[in-house]
Amino acid sequence: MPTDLSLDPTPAERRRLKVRGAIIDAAERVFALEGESGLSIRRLAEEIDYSPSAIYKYFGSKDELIDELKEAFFERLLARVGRVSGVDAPFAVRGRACVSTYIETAIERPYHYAAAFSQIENAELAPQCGADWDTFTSSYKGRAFGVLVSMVKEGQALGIFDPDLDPFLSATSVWAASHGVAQLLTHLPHFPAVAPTHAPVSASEFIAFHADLVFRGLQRPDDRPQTDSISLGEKP
Amino acid sequence: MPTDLSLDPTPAERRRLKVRGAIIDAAERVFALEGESGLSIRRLAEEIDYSPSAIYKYFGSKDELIDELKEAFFERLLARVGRVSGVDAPFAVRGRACVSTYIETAIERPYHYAAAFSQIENAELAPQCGADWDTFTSSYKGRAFGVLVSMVKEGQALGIFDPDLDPFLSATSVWAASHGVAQLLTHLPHFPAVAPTHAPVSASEFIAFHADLVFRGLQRPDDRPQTDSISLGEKP
DNA sequence: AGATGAGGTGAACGCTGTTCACTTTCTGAA
DNA sequence: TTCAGAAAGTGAACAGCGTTCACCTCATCT
Repeated sequence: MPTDLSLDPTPAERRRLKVRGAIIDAAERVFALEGESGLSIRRLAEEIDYSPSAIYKYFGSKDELIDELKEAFFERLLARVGRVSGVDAPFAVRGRACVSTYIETAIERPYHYAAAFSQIENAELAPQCGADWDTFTSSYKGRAFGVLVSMVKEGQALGIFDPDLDPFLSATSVWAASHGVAQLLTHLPHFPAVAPTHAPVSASEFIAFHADLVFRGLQRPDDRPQTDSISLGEKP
Repeated sequence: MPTDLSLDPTPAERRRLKVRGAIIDAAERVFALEGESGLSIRRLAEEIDYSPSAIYKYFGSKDELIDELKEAFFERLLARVGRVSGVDAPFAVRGRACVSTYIETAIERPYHYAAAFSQIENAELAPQCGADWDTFTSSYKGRAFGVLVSMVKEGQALGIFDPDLDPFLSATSVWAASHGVAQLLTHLPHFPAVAPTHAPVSASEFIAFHADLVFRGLQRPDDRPQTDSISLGEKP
């Protein structure tokens, strides 16, 4: 009786879920510390006291297993950003906080975040476009993107952001800018790098600076001087 | 007589360089099309009609070989951005062009670019900071960064960019924003993604949009309405 | 001419993901 | 309760990987 949809789990199903959970847990533990290169099926099998081939009764392949880790991570990331976006605070604070939260959650689990963007796909061999949008908006990445788009639209409605900006492209731009910082923070040993004569800058200081700069780019051309906390470090 | 520094290459040295070049060429060819996963020592050996172990007479390891591919790529990237940064054009044009060129060169060879940022390093086990800056500024990444910093400073000197912004952090922010777009363009199948009701946006259109937004963030709070070409797509 | 070392090779080691025939264990129905 | 059949688990094996090592050949230098 495969994949019973009734509400009461039989003992067999509960056993299966338990083993499956043990595999996921062990994978999560190893992956968080050592990434994809440290995670091998044989090592995983040893950690949970099963044979390597047993794992293939629960996951079709190693990639399938890692996909589940990635999805769980992005679910958490989406939840955090969504919570911050709905908090009771001025728009300027919420907007910056969304960007900061995204980046901070990403660098908290660098291997998870990096793995989600590790596959290179060329757009040449792409299927039709309409279905893509549906699958995109229902994916975790797409839902996080949706939060961004509506934040941009809100900023425009409030008269803070430039109404001439396309909200989709603006949201994409903000996403790219946030992604870039997260990526550089996790992949470069001493980021952000400043000259030895410069006062050292912590990661969170830079994240705040970056979020502020992104915010500035979206604002209307007239009412900009309200930004603060932007003059970190020396002045020339 | 290892590594003779005299100017005339002996026949033996020329032979060695030829084989070495053949290895690099084959590696470049395979890597550009299939990336690190498609590039195996055994396959490389077959392509150049040598045995796998022969390659280890020329390169200490596979990583060492790939490092050379990455360095050659970043040398080209740096050269291109440097050339654009020195062109005879208004600052506003040059600034945007630098960002665009960086991104376009990156997505031209997605595997090369991605490989340069594929290693995750945590800052905890980091050596002292002074020597790091020296090695950074002499690396290709560091030199490209230097170009960015001086462009920000030039923009400030011209009164276009906000003089209160820290040039180091601003350059880092611009770098991160550019990196993010390059990464998303190469790693997501249909990027930039817009709603089906939206007019489709090409990669180069979005790159221009993004460069413009980054530029806006750096400008002085007062003289901003000079930006143009920013109203792509629908207006709400 | 003979020593020396660089260039080149095949076999092997230890690792990887994955498959497959096999056994054991559990479960649902007669 | 019995018994068929599915599910769970296993060890061996396959093909591939990066890398090493003893060994051989041949060009170069003294």
